[in-house]
Amino acid sequence: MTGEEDVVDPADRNAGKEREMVRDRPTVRDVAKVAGVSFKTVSRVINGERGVRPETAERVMAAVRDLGFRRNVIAADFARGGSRNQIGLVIDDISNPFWARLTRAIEDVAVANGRQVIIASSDFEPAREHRIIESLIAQRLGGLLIVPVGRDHSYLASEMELGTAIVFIDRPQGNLSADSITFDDYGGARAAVEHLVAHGHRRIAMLAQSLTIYTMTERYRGYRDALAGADIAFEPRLEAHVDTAEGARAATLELLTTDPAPTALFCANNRMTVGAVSALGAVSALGAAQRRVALVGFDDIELADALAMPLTVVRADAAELGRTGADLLLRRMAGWDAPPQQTVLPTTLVQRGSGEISPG
Amino acid sequence: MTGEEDVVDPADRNAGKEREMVRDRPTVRDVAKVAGVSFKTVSRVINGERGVRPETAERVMAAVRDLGFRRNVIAADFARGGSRNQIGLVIDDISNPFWARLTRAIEDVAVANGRQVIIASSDFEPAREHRIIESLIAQRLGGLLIVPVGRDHSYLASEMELGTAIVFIDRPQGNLSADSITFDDYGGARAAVEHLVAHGHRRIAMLAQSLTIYTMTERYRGYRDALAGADIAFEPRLEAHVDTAEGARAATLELLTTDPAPTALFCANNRMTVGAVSALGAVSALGAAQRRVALVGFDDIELADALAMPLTVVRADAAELGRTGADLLLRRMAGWDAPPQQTVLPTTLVQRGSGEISPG
DNA sequence: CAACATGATGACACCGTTGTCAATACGTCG
DNA sequence: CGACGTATTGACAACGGTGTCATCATGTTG
Repeated sequence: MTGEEDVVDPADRNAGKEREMVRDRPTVRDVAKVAGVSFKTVSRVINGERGVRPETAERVMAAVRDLGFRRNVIAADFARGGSRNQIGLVIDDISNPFWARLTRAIEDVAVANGRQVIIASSDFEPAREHRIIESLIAQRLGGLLIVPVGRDHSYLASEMELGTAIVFIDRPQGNLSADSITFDDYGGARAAVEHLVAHGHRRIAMLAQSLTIYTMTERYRGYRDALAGADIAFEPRLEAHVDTAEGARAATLELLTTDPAPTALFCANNRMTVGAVSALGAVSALGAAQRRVALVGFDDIELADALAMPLTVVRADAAELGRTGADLLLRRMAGWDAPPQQTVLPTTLVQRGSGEISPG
Repeated sequence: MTGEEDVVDPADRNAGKEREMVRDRPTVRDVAKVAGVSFKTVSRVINGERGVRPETAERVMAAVRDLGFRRNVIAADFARGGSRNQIGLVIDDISNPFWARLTRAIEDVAVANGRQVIIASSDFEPAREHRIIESLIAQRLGGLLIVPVGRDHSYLASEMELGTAIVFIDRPQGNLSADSITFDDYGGARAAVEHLVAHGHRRIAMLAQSLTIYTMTERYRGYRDALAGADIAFEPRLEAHVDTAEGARAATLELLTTDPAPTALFCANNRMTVGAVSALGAVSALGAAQRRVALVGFDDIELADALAMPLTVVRADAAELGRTGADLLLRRMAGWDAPPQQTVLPTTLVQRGSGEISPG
């Protein structure tokens, strides 16, 4: 009995037990029978279509209540050829507060219009993004909001022709004619670094994620141009590229050991800022000397004003981006067919102290 | 021509243009025709079912590629009686970092199992929660993870009997036999307040959201019992209930004016903590006297160690809650039918400084 | 070699709505 | 009073897959 009498993959063994979808819910036909009308009339009532006598509608409603009927949305969407009421949202990572705020703003707009939001995190991986988008498209949903990672979205062209509304947010699409809404990344970054220059800094380090990401290249351009505009020679050693806040923390500690050390730091997004702030806090715990590194971050963060060193940032309003994007998407879904638009939202420099520290 | 020749609601005017779902996508039948097989065989191939000769499968795959066929998930879900691959998540507010982290953990588990996540924020409103859940149920999706707000979920009983898996997380359901996973809110809160007591505090204020929320009543119980255990008379004036971080900020400033002022503050969740920290920061900017209010918060927050006063917190691991909940839900969806379980996850006191300040 | 298990494929019903069009009843108008 | 628009209702065909069962070819076994 210890032989291999029944060699099955444990997953398969479970497969048979897979909870199957039960079918005994009341349908429009059941309701119709109780109400003494045709099922089409029931369909009219539950969809609020006009052309049903009030007393008939009342009878139907009563039957709906009695039976506990719930409209089968999947069947309805199927009959209509797609889901009007779901919009897909592809972002880098929902646990990043910036995207969380954006998501909430989008959800608010969606809910106000009777829609639901399906979210998916791409984790900066073009392959994963592609998989996610394919999967969302297969859902035949009404619209898609995408924070793109990949460089080629031409595979979406046919889908858009078939009527799927797609709006790219925060970063522009690649190889595709579509709407996009972005921030003035270049301008914001340049203003941030020029602000540091204006306070006398000439050794300004930059912390960024990989330059394969559009926003990063733009902010990097802003950084380089601000330096060049002040006749400051660019120093590769003052530039670090990491993926996570934890990485940024380590990179900051590393940067501070270069000789001569940078007197200021520009962080290209909120992950970089969190890592840098955390590192500077640790340093200041050791000796107060290096605490006086000036810091400007891109993206605002919560409690920026309660930090040991209140944080100066370039604020990019995630909620506004979300609202604007969702509004545009809904307008497209409603059939608006003007040529694709490229909208650029402004950023604001918020001075709180960390960016106004002088060198030395 | 200025007459009212055409009085229509602008919304209606647009309605006619509503982008209709286009139907000219290739279907299994189109693929079948090209590949010279029956549409059922195509269905077999795209679902990876066994029992198709490799060369036949190859012909089908080629046709799929040529035509750009994409499986219509809505039709498939419909035929099967429901969606296996979407799970619904109902939380208070996705923009709260705690829920954002939870969501990410859930998404990771979902994606690893080929599922998508639909999120919806209840905003602490039972009515909105009910609407959202009804709407998710209508989608006939495979499972539901709910952070409940309402006190009565008996309306879900019939749904669960029909096979929808439901797991309640962070807070228990009301009037319904179902799985729940919560934190040890009482124990965590009690430990936090006892920690303050141990450092000599006797005037300990509490900042919480409305006690209609389960976690708040539990943490409040912990607070009261910790006080009682130390023979400290409860003072209603040291208790404040607000909804938002902004409200918590104002309430903290208010609390500090009571005479005698509290020497310590327990914040019942991350929103309260953010508000309090922000307020204490402002106070310390004025005069350093009141800065020495001890503070322990429930829930960890980002950069807690980089604050002007590094924050002591009761950590409740949102990611663990999410993973545990999603795992359980998937097991239920797979047909596991053990009796409902009430799981309680532990919390940890993380000492960083703000909770170890002595009074006076 | 007959009987039979197995593998590959096809025919066809079915899921629960929506959309289209026909049928019927009713009121109005010439 | 008959023709005709209008309001109400019903009959029925989609929609694009999945599931069930039948069919046929191909070994396989005693």
